[in-house]
Amino acid sequence: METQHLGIRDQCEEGALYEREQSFGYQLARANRTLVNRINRAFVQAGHELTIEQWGLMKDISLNDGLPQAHLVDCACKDKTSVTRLLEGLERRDLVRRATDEHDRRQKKVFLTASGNALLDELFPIVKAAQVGVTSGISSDDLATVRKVLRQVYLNDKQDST
Amino acid sequence: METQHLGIRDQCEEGALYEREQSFGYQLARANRTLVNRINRAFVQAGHELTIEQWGLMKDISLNDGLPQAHLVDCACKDKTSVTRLLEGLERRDLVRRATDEHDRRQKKVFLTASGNALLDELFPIVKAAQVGVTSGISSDDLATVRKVLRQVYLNDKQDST
DNA sequence: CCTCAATTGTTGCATATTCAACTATTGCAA
DNA sequence: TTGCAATAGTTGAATATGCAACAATTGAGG
Repeated sequence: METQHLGIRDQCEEGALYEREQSFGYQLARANRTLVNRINRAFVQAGHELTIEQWGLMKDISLNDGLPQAHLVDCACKDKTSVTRLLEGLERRDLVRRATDEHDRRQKKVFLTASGNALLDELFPIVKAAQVGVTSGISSDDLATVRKVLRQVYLNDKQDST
Repeated sequence: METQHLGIRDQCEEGALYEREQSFGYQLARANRTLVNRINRAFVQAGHELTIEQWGLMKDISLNDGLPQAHLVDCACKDKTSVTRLLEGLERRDLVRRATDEHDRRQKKVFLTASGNALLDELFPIVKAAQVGVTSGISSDDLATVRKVLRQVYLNDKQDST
């Protein structure tokens, strides 16, 4: 009787899950969630309320200080709406500052504040540690292959939509 | 003057983006979003309002018809809250049916309806085509490596949280 | 029996994401 | 110059996701 439910679970893990394990999209989504959740929990653990998405956007900004928002959209590869709202949250906490471009008043230039810069640096080791943690035991060659392939996935799609 | 802005964009794409391109997490998130968006747009294009997340959950159900929700949580690797809400949406559209287990009234067994099954099959080619599309030009060996590595990412994290 | 811890699923709250539609601004072309 | 298409960014609506807290149910000891 109790083996009935165990049976179902076994079927799930050894049988049914097997097919899903072969799916590229399934693996991609699961690994991404795994890393995102791990980092976000580590941020909370460290006493910070930032998310990895916010941290990533701050990283993009730091690499292009004063960039108009539209260029940030390109860097982050997100919808402009997502960028707008991430920036709202960052600005509300004084991690980011925006200023209308006087030469083109449609544009807003985006800067990191001093505390934004400090927080970016402070949290970097956490981000790094999470990535190292989830990739432990994986060879550099394999990791390089993954980066190459995932980049190609993006490029393939970009080309198709042209 | 106008080269000023071009300069910034170039710096973004050739300089600043370069560092992000090296990041495992950045590639993972971008490739995942790429595929998710591509499939969801293809669903709309085909005149269906399903999302890939809903389709994926239906796939899990089809491989384990009658499974209690908790086992579905294991298969889908999502928070139980996410599963609850995806199921609400699917049930509202009569793609999925739930029934309280009479032997354990805490559990709800989940089934695909006939129309759920039909839709699952109908959309499969779209899902497949999207995955094939974004992986064009990538060798089977490399794809196998990616699946292996992404699976290991999940397993590494799972082990750490034990 | 009765209590209490564990399990299953839901609800409230917050963030992230996208699309469609909108406003404001710019620049070109008639 | 005027008018209109293109561009930059925001807002409203919808879905997806996770955490904390909760209700209902079960099962094991006392």
